[in-house]
Amino acid sequence: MLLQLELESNIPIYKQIANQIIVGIAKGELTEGEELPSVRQMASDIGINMHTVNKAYSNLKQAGWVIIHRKKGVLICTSLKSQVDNHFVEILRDSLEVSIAEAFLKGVTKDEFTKLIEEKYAEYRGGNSQ
Amino acid sequence: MLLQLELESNIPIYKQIANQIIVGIAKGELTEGEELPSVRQMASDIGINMHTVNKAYSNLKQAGWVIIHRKKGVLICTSLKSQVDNHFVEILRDSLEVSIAEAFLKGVTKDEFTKLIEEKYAEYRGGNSQ
Amino acid sequence: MLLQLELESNIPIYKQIANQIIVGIAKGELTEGEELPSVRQMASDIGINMHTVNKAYSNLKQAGWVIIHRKKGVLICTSLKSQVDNHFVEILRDSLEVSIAEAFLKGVTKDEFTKLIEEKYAEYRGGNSQ
Amino acid sequence: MLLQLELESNIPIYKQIANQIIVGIAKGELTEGEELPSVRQMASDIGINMHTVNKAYSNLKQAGWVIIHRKKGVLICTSLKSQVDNHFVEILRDSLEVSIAEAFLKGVTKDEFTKLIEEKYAEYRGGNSQ
DNA sequence: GTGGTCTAGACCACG
DNA sequence: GTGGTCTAGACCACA
Repeated sequence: MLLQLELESNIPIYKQIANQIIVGIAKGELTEGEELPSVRQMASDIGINMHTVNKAYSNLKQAGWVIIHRKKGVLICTSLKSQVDNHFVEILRDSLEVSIAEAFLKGVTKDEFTKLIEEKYAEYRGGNSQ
Repeated sequence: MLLQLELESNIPIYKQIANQIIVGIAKGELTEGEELPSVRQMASDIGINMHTVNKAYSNLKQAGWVIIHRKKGVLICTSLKSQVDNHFVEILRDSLEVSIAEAFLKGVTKDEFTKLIEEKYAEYRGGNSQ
Repeated sequence: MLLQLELESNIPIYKQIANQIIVGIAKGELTEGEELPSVRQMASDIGINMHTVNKAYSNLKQAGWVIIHRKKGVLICTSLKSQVDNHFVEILRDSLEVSIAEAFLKGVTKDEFTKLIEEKYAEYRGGNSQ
Repeated sequence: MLLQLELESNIPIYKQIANQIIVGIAKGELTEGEELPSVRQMASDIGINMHTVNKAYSNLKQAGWVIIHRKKGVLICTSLKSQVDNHFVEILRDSLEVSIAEAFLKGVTKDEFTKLIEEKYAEYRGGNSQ
């Protein structure tokens, strides 16, 4: 699992880290119980501030993607997926609204769009046994 | 066209405005050549500062969604959008990556996801003659 | 001499009018002593405010491209061209500086650039006996 | 790199800043990756408001002349500029039309004009390895 | 009246 | 410390 940060992106670094870890879980590159590098370790690895890594981990913990164990460190936690509430779908729908609108207006067809979704799902299902 | 802003959101107000206008165009609520309220008008309507609205309009103008007409003010501009370059699809793919990963992990099935897309496309195509 | 205004341009209308008249003179479409439509006439012709046309004419007069005659109206005046002072070349150089820099950086070659100049000069010399 | 602003000019300050930075890049005074002063720094240096500098930087970022690096601040970005599309040449042609017409009418010869271009190109190529 | 620009002061997220 | 955002009040060019 190698993080690829874009320091010139408008996405904050801490969020890039968190995002890539989530995608890593989906792809199956990070599995249940797997240990993430310590805050210090990752910070020095990728040459950024400790606070930034810490914020990424805190967010991931808050969202339930990792648990922070006093002794074992930061562990991947994928077992919370059973909370498929409608609430999440609503949030998802809202968060995608503008992207879909823009895609529609730019001339991206529905089929192109769904094909994109399917490709990602295939990518994720390939690595994970869902 | 009524704007619904969340002043407490972590999404900047100017972006909420721009987003809702884009969605409004997609839904067909805002049509080619339609006139938007002046920056001062909209600002006073929704109780925010003029410059915030101005920033939203400037961004929309920059992205080609509106034009500034010297006699009529700010007008919706939907033409010339069919520049479906692969570049845009790439950006779209990247911007959706995390959302799709999260949805996948939360247990949202591919069919549920594509159904969501189809609903939005139906909503947009319904109001617009694309 | 037909004016083509772009109401959506970021160039003020009065300046578009003045610019097109100057180009018209250079192309030979407007010749020494030729009469321009009255302020009222042009304003109603192109559907804009009288003040706007008035401002265009005033600017042209100020720059010496027209003279405003009490009885004959607004007349083209090309005879002032003998003031080829270095001052003008300096102003020209400054006004072009950014355009040339951008063109250079965008990869426009010197030959492409000078070819563009030559084409325009040919266009102007063709209609005018300079 | 010293900025020379004319606060009395009809050219907005933020545009003067942006223009001089572009010219600075062309001249080779500003090179790839070079760091620009922070908005507050430059603002206090030249005695203007922070937001004016910010607008200049934002425009430059939008146009791709600089990037905002999350650790290093605002950096000059000269790569990826060789997108010599015909579109740009068209815009250039239009933006020069009036200047060329005026120069022609003022008696500036084609050779004088192209000499001016060549001088600028030499100035730019001298500092930059294009 | 419009949008465009500038100033000033403030808070926040980020690193 | 940085850039990003928001507010507030002002002047100007334009139409």
